[in-house]
Amino acid sequence: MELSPTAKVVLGMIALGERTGYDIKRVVERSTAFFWGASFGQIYPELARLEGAGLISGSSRGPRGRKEYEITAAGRRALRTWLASPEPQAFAFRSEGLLKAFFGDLAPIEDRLANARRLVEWNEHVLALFREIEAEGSTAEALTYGVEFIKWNLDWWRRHERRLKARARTRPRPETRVRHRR
Amino acid sequence: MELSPTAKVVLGMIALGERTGYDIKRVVERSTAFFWGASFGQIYPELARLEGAGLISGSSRGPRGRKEYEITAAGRRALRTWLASPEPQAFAFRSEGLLKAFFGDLAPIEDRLANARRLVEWNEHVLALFREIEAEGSTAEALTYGVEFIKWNLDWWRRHERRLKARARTRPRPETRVRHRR
DNA sequence: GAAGGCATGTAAATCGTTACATGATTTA
DNA sequence: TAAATCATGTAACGATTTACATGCCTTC
Repeated sequence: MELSPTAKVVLGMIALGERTGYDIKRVVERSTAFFWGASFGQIYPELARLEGAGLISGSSRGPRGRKEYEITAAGRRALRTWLASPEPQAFAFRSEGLLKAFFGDLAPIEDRLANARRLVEWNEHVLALFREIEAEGSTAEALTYGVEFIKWNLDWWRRHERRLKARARTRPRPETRVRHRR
Repeated sequence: MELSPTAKVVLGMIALGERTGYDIKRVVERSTAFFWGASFGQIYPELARLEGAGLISGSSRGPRGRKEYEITAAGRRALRTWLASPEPQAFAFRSEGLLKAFFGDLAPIEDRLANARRLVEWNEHVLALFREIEAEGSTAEALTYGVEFIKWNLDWWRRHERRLKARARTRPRPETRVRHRR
């Protein structure tokens, strides 16, 4: 019973006691979203699939048409199997800011500095959001990971900004035209 | 002229002097892959699109059927526009290991420890790969980012492993059964 | 002349976001 | 009673991976 990426969060959240798609979305947004997101467009079809596969069971509709589910014994088994699985654990990292920095020599220094500045600000906002979630009492290790990562990332971009400024002072207007290889 | 995600690397690599899809793939694998990948299935159609849009121009076929491109003036403009763009810079982070750690209480401690161990080993391998690329003489800042990130990540997972071991000593067999909320 | 690396390309399948449509219930 | 929030769902599009098909060129 191979779980799809979205099934992993959805089934896990149901196992933790969440009952509806809407609940799952709300909790995901405040917990796993940073490293494992899920949109409504994925959650609702996934709940239907999981029910069809017998991993969760949906009781009748509650108030406001809420469709409440709970995990089944088979669902619990599938979840444990995944949690114990030795298969390589998916990892993906994508950063447009880094890509721009990589092609840095193709752009004037002012543009590079502006980008670095924006990255620093974005990291500050995310850190503030994480602090807020922390303040609500969450002690999840995953949150600690998020906070530590953002602190490190913020620091890297600040140092990057400083390096660019130093370079701007030495060579105020670097060449932006790339020479062709012959 | 909105550039697709793949167009950003492809056009950038052509601007840096790479000539064919095959070359781009090889260079990407040793430079941006960690934060911005591209597969053949994306690169070749993207080259065709970029040529159709006039951002690159393909000369005739070289040896072994090589199809060589170079950037046009319009392509250079499009690239600079993107590099200077203030739009939010895409960022994505996905870690199945963290998701498993988040649902940790649903699994026996041995499974959690095994996962942490695997993560530590994976990070050690990636770090070794980065060191190898560094040894080849690359000084790209993006590589420094990769090395520093992996060092930090490796350290986090080692600390996580230690925390799990400490917990295993105190409570050798924690409950794995989740209580339902009523 | 066989093997292996160079090189381009397509097709299928999956994954994920976004926008939209719809309606119930609570609150100002 | 209007607005906000709760709640489910679908459709369209775009991004991405993987597997496959094909042929050239060099080296052993």
